[in-house]
Amino acid sequence: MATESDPRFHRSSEAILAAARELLIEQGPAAVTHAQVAKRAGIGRATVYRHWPRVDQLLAEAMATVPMPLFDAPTAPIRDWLHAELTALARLLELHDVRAVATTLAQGALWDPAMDSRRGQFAGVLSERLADALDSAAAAGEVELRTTAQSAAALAIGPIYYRSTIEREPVDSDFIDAAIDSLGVWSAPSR
Amino acid sequence: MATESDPRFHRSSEAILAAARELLIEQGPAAVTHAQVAKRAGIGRATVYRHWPRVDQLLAEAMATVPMPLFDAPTAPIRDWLHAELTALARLLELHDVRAVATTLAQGALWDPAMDSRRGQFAGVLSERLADALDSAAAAGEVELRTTAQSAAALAIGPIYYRSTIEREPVDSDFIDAAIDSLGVWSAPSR
DNA sequence: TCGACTGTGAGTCAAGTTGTCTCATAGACT
DNA sequence: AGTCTATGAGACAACTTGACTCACAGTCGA
Repeated sequence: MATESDPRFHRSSEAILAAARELLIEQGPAAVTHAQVAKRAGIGRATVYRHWPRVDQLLAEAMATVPMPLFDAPTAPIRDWLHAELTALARLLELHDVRAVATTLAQGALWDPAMDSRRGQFAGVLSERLADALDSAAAAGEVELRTTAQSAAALAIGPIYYRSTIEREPVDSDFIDAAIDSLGVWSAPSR
Repeated sequence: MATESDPRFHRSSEAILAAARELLIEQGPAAVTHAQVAKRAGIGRATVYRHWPRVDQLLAEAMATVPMPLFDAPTAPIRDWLHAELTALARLLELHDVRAVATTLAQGALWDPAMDSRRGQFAGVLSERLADALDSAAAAGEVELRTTAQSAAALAIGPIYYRSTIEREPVDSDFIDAAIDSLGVWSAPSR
């Protein structure tokens, strides 16, 4: 009866998503086709069509399965926490698969509404968490922000993202410090 | 005799590049195929194969034809010039086609060496010009940079790029000021 | 103006891909 | 044990891809 609750259905979905993710990471989004996903997942081609009739929707959903543990649960002092989280972000962006997801999202969002929705979700979570942390830091008197917390979030993440995806240069500690200093005036000593 | 100097050859090349650029901008890189380019350019399919046997090379070359007038010829005071140039960059990134080129470059570079080479070229020009301008500003005592000029370039461009491609939020003047302030201590008053 | 050269468009072709449909099977609930 | 239903295998037409051929016309030297 219940189509969605059938274990077989669930198993197939998982296998398809896993295969799509692997193909995306290893060979890029162009490699994510119904045929290749089916082959990699070891299931019938028709089954992939049954689950996701369109590849772009599958691709968008496959990317959504990548976990996003960043900027969660801030701790005081915010400056130290921020440095640690931005370092973690930089390390993540050094990984090929994370870069693949981020850039595919940014690009696909321009033409595919499903992809754009994922992008918005992704960016929203990052901005919101970071902005909340900065707001609480400002409330506690730890920092005097030069702009809104939303803008500050982009000032912190932007340089690291640009370094990783466009310049492809390593992100070191000084670079992260400079990004943090750009947000406003911190009350504690800079180091 | 001379194949390359034949006006017919040149005309076809231009038509192909123009069609490829249009398709990329309007429908994304997936739409840039030999068949569609030929149709849009109003030429034979075989001709496209003769000029560019592989689509990815055509795509990479098509993107290289987009002009890059940014950060050229800095003028004193550098801060004002920088504000104007970053504003121009932000306006450019609001255009769909520029975003298309930038994100396609960032993404394609992960799997396609030809694309990666274009990315490096693109990023290199931006960084170099900006770094030179900042160095001369530092030499003139207009600014005391917090990091290397290369890093400062990423600190200036990164937030704007991130805002436009990932967050998709408007870039206002305050945002640009904050980005400029992040580079170091400016001797002239902030506004 | 003529003639040789060569890039081009149209067309053909085999090989592969795409999306859809059918059917027997086996796994899942009652 | 019996009923349902997601699945794999396969067949299928429509389309795409890359390679090739050939008549033609734009280009350039004489």
